[in-house]
Amino acid sequence: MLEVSSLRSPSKVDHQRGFVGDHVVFPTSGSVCDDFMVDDNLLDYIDFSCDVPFFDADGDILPDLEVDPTELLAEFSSPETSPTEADGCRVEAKPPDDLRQALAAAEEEAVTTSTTVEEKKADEIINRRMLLGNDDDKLAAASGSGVTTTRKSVDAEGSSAVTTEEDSAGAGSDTKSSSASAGGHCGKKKAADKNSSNGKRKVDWTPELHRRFVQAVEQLGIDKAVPSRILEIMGIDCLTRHNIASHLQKYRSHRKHLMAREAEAASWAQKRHHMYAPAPARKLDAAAAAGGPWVVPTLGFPPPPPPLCRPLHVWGHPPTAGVEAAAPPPAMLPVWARHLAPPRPWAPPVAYWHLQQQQYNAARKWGGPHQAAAAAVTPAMVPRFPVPPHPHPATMYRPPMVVPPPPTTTTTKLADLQLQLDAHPSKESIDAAIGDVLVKPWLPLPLGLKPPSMDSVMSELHKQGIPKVPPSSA
DNA sequence: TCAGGAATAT
DNA sequence: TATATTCCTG
Repeated sequence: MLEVSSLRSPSKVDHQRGFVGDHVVFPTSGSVCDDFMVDDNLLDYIDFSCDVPFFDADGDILPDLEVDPTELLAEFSSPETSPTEADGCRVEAKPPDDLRQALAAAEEEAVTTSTTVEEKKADEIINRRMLLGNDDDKLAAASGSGVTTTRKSVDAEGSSAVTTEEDSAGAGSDTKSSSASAGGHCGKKKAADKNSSNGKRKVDWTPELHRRFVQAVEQLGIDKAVPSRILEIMGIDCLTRHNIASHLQKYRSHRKHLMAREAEAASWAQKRHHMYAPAPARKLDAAAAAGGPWVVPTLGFPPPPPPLCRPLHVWGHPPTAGVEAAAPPPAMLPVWARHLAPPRPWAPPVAYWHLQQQQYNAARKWGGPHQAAAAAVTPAMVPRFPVPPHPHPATMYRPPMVVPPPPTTTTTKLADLQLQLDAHPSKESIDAAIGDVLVKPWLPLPLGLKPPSMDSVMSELHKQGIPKVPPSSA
C-alpha cells in the first residue's frame, strides 16, 4: 500500500491505524482519533485484547520511499530553487516530471507487490478494528457495507499485510535476536510469531498507559510490584511482561534518582543550619519553634531560605483521574524548618532551582495521574528568590545596631522592652558578638570606624533598657 | 523452566 | 532518552 503522505508526517490516518512511524500508539483522550471518540476515556473503549495484531507500517510503505523526499528533490532543484520548493512537502504541489515518473513507478511497484483495492480496504478495516475492538457491530458501523466479505477474504486468504508483516518483522528484527525467537525452538518461535505484531512493536508509553501502570504499581506496592502482577492488573493484553519489566526498571530508576536528590537536599539543608546558625541562635530557634518570636541572627549569614517546593508527586499516585483533576495543586511546603525562614528573600542555591526544574520536567512525564497537578507547577510558578544586593564585605559581619522607635507611653514602652527582651539574643550571643568584633581583628570594618569597646556596647544596650546580664553560672 | 532484575543494545 | 533485548540468578 502506498502512503506517501503519512510517511513523513504522522497523520490522522496513522493514528487511526494505531501507529505513528515505528511506534504503536495507544490512543488516548488527547489523540486525534476524533472520529472514534466516544467518551473522554477512549482507552477504556478500546479493546486492547485485539486478536487482530498491530500491523507493521513498513509493509505498507515501500522501502524505496523511505528515502527522504528532499533527497529526491535535491537532484531537481536548481540553485535558484527556494528551500520551500526543495521541501518534500512540496511534492504534491509541483513535482518535477522526472520525480513524478519516479513516484509513479514506485507506486506501480507498490501496487504489484502488496495490494489491491480490496486489500487496501481490508487494511483500513482491520486497522479501524484495532481501535474499535472486535465487536462486529462496531466494525460494520465503522467500515460500512462489504466489510464482512472483505475481512473474510482477508482472513481466508491470509492477509498479505499480516503475513508479510510478520515475516518482515521477524526477519528484520531478529538479526541479533535472542534464542527465544532465533534459537530454533519451534514453540517459542511460534509464540514469538503470535506476538510479533505487538511484541516487536515499540510500545509508546502514553500518559494514559503510564497512568494505568502507576496505578497498578501503587495497588501492589512498590516493593511487591513485579511485571507479571502489574500486567495482570493493567489488563492490557497487547503489552508483554517484558514491556512492563522494562518500564518498571525505568520507573524504579527515576524514583531512586529523585529520592536520592531529595535526601541530598535535606541533608544539605541540615548541614547549612548547623554550619551557619550559632549555638545561641539555635537555642533561640528552639524557643521560636516553641512559639516565641524568631530572632534575627546577629552574626553570620542568615540561613538561606527554604525553597518552596510542592511535594514531590512525581511518584505519587492519586486514585483516579477524576479526583486528580478536581484536586487542587498541593500546597507549597518549605524544604527547611519554618522557624529558619530568613527575614528577607534570599537567593537559593542553584542546585535547588535545577532540582525544581527537574521535578517539574519529571512530573510532566512521570507524573502519571498527577500530571494535571504537575502541569499547574509551571516554571513561572516556581518561586524565584530575588538575589539581595550583595553586602559590602566591610559590613558583612557587623552586628546591626538596634534602634527602637521612641516609646510613647509607659505601657507601650514596657511592651517594647519585653519584646526586645524576648527577641534579643542571649548573653552568650551578645558576648559572641562582642568577642567577634574585639577578638577577631581580621574581620574587616568600614574605613574610619573603630571597633566598639565593651563599655560602649554595654552602655548602648543599657540605653535600650536591656539590663546587665549577671555572669553566667556555667 | 520461568520470572525478576540489572546490564546492555538499539 | 526511551524502549527492547540479553544475560544472570534464584
